[in-house]
Amino acid sequence: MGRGRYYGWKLKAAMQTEEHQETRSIRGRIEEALSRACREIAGDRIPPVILEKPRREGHGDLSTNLALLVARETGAKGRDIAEKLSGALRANPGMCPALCEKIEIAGGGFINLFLSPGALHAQLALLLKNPGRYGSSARANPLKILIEFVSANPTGPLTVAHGRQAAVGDSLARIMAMAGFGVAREYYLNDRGKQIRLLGASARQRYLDLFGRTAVIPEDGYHGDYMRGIAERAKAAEGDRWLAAGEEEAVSFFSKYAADDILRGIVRDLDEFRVRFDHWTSETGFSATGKIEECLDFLRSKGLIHDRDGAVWFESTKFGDDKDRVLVKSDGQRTYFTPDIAYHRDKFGRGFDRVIDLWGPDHHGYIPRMKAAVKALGYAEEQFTPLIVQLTTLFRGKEKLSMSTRAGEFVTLREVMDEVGVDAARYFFASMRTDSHLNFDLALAAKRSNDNPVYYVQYVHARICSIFKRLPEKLPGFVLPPWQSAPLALLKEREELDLLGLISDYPLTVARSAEALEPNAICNYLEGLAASFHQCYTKHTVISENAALTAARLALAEGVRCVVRSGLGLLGVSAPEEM
RNA sequence: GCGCCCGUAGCUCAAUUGGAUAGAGCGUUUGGCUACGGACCAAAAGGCUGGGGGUUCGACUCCCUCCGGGCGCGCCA
Repeated sequence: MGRGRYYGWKLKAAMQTEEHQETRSIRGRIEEALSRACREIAGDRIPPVILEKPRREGHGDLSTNLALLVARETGAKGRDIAEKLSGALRANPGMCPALCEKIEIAGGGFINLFLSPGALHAQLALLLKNPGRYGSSARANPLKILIEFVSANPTGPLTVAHGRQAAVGDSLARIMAMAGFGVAREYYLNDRGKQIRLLGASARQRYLDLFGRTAVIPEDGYHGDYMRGIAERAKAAEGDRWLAAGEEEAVSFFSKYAADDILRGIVRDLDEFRVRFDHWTSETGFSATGKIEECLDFLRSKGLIHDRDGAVWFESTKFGDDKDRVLVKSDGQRTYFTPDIAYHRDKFGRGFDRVIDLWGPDHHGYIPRMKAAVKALGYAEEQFTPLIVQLTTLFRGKEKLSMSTRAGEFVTLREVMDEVGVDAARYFFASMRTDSHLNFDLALAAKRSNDNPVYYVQYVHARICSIFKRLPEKLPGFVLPPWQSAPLALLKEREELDLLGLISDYPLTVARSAEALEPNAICNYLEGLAASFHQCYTKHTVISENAALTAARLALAEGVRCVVRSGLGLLGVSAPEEM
C-alpha cells in the first residue's frame, strides 16, 4: 500500500507552462484546453486536469475523469459537466479536428478522446527533427537539485545494497536532468571517527600477520578477506617500517591507508557501474572548514540550543521531532548528527534549492530529526527530501544471506556486475519501486539474466539497427529520404498508431518519473513500448516494394529507436546495435 | 510497547498517484519463420489484491482494526 507518495514539487504546473514548445505533448495541450474550458464552467476551484491512457480498448487514446471531479465539487451531474466540457473542445479548432477526431462520453462522465492520426504524425516529426531534445523540458529558471546517494563508509567494498542505491540515485539524477532541472550528484565520505580507527586497527593486525607476528583483529573490527589484500599492498609499499611503530602511530597510518585503498575500489566499481559523482565531500575536509562550529553558533543564536547534564542539546522537538537531540556529548565529543546538520546547511549554502538524500531503511528513524534540523536552519520542509531505498534481501537458492561488512559476510556489487552484467543489474534495480523490499537470488542470477526484461527492451534497439543495416541489401538502390520528407500519413495501421501514441507519451513519462522520484516508471514505459514495437514488427514488414510506405515505416522505426535509446540512457543501460 | 516500510497469479514484480473488466516476465500448456534477428509473436491456464470493517459514483491505492514479514526507536555511527 501507500504508493500515494507524492513529492508535491509543483512540477506539473511548471511542466505545462514551461515545457519546451517543440516537444510539448499532445496530452499537455489538451489538458490545457480542458483546464481553460473547465474554469469557465466551474470557476477557480477546479481540480488538476489529468489525461490518462485508458487500459481498455474502445475507451479512446486519452481519457479524463475531470467531469466526475467537478461534479463532486459543484453537486452537478457528471454527464452534464462532461457534455459541456466536450462541447467546448469540439468548438475549439485547435483541438477538433486538429488533435482529436472523436470525443465520447462514457459511464458517469468519463470523457474519452480519440486522437487524430495527423496529431500523432506531427509528434513523430518533432521527434525526428531533434531526437536529442525529445523528452526533455527546458525551463527558464530550473530548480537546482542536489542528490546525495551511496555515501558508503570506506570500510569495505560496495555491496548490492549500495548497488541498488547507486542505480536508483544515478537514474533519478539523469531523469531529473532530462525533466529540466539542474542536478548534481554528491557522495559524502565518512573518512574519520570510530569506524575508521577500527578499520585501521584491523588492517594493522593483518599487516602484523604477514610478518608472522601474533595478530588479533578486534572483535568489533573488520574481518573480511578484502583486508588481507590491503595489508599486502601496504607491505609492498611500506615494507616493514610499521612493525616497530607504536600502536597509536601505526593505527593512524593504517586507518588512512586502508580507507584510501578501499575508496579507490569504490570509485572504480562505481565507474564501471556507470555512476559518477559531481561532488565528493569528505568529513575530514569538511571538519577543517570550521563550518560545524559556525552551524552550532547559528543554532545557538536562534535560541535552539541548550545545555543539560553536561551535554549540548538541539531542540528538535520545536520542529516536530519527538525528542531533543544531543549535539555535543558530556565528554566533549560531537555526535554523528552534529556534522550532518552542518553538512546539510552547507549543501543549501552552495545554492541548491532542493536536497534529496537516499538512505537505507536503517535510517528512517533519522528522518524526523534531520527534517527538524533543516527547518531550524531556515529552509522549507519541501526543500529537503530523504528517500528511503529499501533493502535487497539476498538469497543463494533457498538460503538467505546475511549481510555484515564487519564480519565480512556480504555480496559485493562487483560480484553482481561480474555475474549478471551492468545492464541487467542496473535495470533490475531501477525497475523496482524504491520502497519495496526485493529478493535477489544469486543462484538464479545468471540464468535469470537471460529472461530479464532489459533484453526485451534492448532487443528492440538491436532489431531496428539490423533493419537499417540490411536495407541496402534488401532494397538495392533505395535512397532514404530525409526524415522531414517522410510520408508519415501512410502510417495508419492500428499497431502503427499505437506506437505513435506511445512515442508521444514519452515526455510526460519522463516528467512524471522525475516528479514521483521513481525511475521504475521509465522501465514500465519502455517495456510497453517494446511490446508494442514487437507486435507491429511481427505484423507489418518495414521494408517492402512500396518505397513511400517503406520510408514512412523507417521513420517510425527510427523514432522508436531514438526513444528506446533515450529511455535506456536514463537508466544507465546500453542500447546495443547487436546482441 | 511506539514509529516507518511492505503484503497483489506457483515465483519475481507492475498497475498512469482514487478510475472503467488488476497487468507483465519467469514457470506450465498449445500454436506461428522459404519475411527486416524466434532474445520475437499469437493463445490458454493461473487472483475474494493477507483478513475484516469504513469513506464514495468508483478502492490494490485513502481511514480504522487485526494477522504476517522487514527495519528503527542511544550522550552509537
